[in-house]
Amino acid sequence: MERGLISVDRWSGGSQAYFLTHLHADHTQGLSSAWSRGPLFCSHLTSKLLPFKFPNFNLSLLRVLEVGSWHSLSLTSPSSGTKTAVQVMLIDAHHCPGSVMFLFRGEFGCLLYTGDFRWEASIEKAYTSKIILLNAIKGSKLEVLYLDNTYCHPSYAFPSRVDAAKQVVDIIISHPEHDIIIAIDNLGKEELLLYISRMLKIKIWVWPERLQTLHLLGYEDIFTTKTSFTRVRAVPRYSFTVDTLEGLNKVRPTIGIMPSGLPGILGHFGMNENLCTSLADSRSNGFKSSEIFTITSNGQKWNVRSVEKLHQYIYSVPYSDHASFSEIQEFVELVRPINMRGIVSSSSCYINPLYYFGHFRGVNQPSQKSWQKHKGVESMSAIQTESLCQISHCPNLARKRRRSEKIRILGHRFSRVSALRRVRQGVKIVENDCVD
DNA sequence: GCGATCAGAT
DNA sequence: CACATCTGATCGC
Repeated sequence: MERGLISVDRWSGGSQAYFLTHLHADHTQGLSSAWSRGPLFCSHLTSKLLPFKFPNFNLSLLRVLEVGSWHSLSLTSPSSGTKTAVQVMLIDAHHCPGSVMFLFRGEFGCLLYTGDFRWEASIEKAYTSKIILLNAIKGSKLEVLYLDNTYCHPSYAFPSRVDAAKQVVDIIISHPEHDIIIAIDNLGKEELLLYISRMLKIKIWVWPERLQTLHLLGYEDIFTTKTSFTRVRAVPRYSFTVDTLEGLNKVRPTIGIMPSGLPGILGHFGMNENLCTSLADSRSNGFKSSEIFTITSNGQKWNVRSVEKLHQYIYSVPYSDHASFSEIQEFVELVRPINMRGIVSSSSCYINPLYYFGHFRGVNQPSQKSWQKHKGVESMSAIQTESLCQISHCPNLARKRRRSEKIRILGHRFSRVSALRRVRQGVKIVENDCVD
């Protein structure tokens, strides 16, 4: 294959310029403190956070670009050896601090790589991004949209982050004598914690490394590492389990809150399936186990998730840093790409955004999708799978637990679970076909 | 021995 | 399991 010109969230080499959308671990696989393959372009905030994640990173390779204006790069065409100009614009992705989309212009045409993003069009700062993006692509066709298809299915409907944050505060208020733990990652959900702090006028405990990140982000006086200062603690998601909550409740009454766009699925947190089912009808503290309510968004009505009580001590709140299905739809309709590709897949399952949004494309295409026109009779599958295993057509209903069985093929260890591993795809853009 | 990568768990 | 991250095992130099 021809050597690439630029790579986005891909670190395997072979390009002249490398672009990082944000600092979550699934976008930095292959990036390390010893990075030396070429210049790394990112937002200002990402450049501030990056040395904390990668100590001793060679800062002379960092190229900080501001959001909302075109930047020109002069690269060398891999095939002809002549200079070729590439322009890039960063658009705020509203996913986590520093996260951006990259809009490219060059001989290959106009390409947009969203990275992970949220698109709450009603929020003012998202509206600003919308205007910037519209002006940037005005008059030119968007050849390819590389899209965050994490929640690219109509069953993924959830409210704005502000509304979800209110739900979190309601839960905390209704448990005045409880300690509260909230599951978070190394980056992201800061605005949720800030909202809780403001509304309840309390500090939030975080672990020491997380406090350093928060200080880098400019949050002052809101977070603490002293447990005696507050009853609300944000803890790493990997430490948030049923066992943890049950252990904490032997010492003090404690509830856990999991902010996530994913519905509370059986088996999460090592939960017993029967226990969860038996709780499906239970109610306490005024919260139904799974409330659904309707909102209007993008000219359509959507039944969005609300708080779910997953366990005696665990609530799930639909606070998501990824776009919901209706937001993805609104985004695709806005930019009207000629072609598009999801950036998230597992090795055996990929939700093709063309299935749902093909009709929004900017030029006439052979009819591939069927969702809008003839629902239920599809000429194309929304989810492409390998023959390895069966998966339900609706991912939200695909709740059958797959066995983690290991079989041997030609002497190699092989695991079905690993075959289902989710992978985040970066992209390498080459001169001719724009797709690696 | 060390970093990179993989598999599994959280 | 389509959120992201950690840990331990294994690989490759």
